[in-house]
Amino acid sequence: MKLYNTLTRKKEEFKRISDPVRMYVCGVTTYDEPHLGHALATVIFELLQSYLEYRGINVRRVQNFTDVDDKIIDRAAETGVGWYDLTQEHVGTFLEAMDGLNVRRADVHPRVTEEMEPIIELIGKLVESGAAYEAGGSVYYRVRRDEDYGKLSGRTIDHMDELARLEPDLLKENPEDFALWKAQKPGEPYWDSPWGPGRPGWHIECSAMARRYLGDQVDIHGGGLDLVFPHHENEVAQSESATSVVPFARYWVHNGLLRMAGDEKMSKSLGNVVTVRDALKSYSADAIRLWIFQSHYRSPATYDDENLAAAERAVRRLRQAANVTNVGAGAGDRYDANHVRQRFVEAMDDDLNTPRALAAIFDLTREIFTAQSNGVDIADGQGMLRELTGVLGLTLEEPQLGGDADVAEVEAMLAKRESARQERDFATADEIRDQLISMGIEISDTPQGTTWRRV
RNA sequence: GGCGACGUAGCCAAGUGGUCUAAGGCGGGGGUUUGCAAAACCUCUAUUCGGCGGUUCGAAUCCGCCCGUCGCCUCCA
Repeated sequence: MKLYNTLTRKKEEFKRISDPVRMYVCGVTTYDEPHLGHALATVIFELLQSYLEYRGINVRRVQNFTDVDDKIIDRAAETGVGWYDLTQEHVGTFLEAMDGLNVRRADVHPRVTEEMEPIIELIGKLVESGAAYEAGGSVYYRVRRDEDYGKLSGRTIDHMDELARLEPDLLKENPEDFALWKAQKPGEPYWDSPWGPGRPGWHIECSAMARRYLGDQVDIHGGGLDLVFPHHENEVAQSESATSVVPFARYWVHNGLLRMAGDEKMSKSLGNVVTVRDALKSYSADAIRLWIFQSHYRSPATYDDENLAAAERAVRRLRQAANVTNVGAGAGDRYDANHVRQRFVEAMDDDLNTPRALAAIFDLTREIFTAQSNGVDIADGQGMLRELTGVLGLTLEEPQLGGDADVAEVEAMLAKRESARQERDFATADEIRDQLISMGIEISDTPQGTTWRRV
């Protein structure tokens, strides 16, 4: 398959360098609930894993939690909650949200606070080799010593200086140097290190965790487009300096960012977020995933209730096709769905072109219904639909939300309605149907009898 | 200011030199089916791809300029 590589700025044929393929995905900073932007990123890399596996390639996926950092400390101070409690709470809200979206867990979800040894060891290596230096109990990375610094993001150091937007820090040799280790400030959490008490800088954690769980080189490194600079650029610098293995990541894959109406990026700092938890109150996991997959992962997506609602309606159609009774079962004619798999694979092989893959799936559903109306056996079509939507992580289960009428009651009402219909008392029949609708039950009369479902 | 992305039907969104008088979804119109619905099926819904030039036998697709929107430039998925 082909994957767009941020490092080379082009689509490249994906060739694994290891088995299983080693994938590292930048996770969240756990100071607040996850929002749909986090969901987008996580779902995309889960999809990449699932699709590679579908193609017979094993994948080991690691996604971290940044559970100690400035924002966590600040938020804890504001709210009076202990920083560690805050952080663990939001590890929990993240995992819950992802469960709600039917995202499979990564193979490893390391947390910075539990990775101090490998982090300190890696910083030590960098200090030893002269790539980094200690100053005032902190450790900084010597950016200027790196001749290829900027290769991922396409930035130059001189330009960074020009802007002088970098925090003046008297301890740094150069303003563009970044912290690997931050000396403890009063009241802040700290760990002991050869340079004194402190905590890791933001970027080093990922280098250390990727190295510990995946080795000195990874096949795929993923994250949001907003992480390219400085986070990933700095990871490249650190990891490659420390291990001399180049490139640190063979394929850099970045997802586009989610925006809000008004076209601004959804972000915690702008306060314009929709949490996953809130979204799941209104929309099914299948609908949210479908909405994500209806645009390409590298394009910016815009949050809009109308689009989510449209996705919810679209997903109902898929569910209907997957779950409809196969009236033509055992008929002489069988619908052959194999051509659809080919279209699906071609689309997905092209840098995970989910919109095109979905086009194939929606064509499949229409063909299933058409075959159904012609009395053709649709078992293979339904199997194919399950197979392909399964790769996309869609369950196609009828939602049990809305209407909590119990089954016996519904069945009793339907029986009453049926006898009214037999007597051609349509007024009564329609009245019962209206009642059911108001209870959140949708019914349909078919030649095989009346069926119902919750909506 | 630097780097980058984007602008396709009412909305969302693929397509990046001929097969495009442009996929798919949502919405809408008409028809079939139904006691009526719902669901489903059939059918119609962009001669046109932000604007203007250019290259080419041929451009939504390449080049130039312009207009508009967004992202990153040490908080960020």
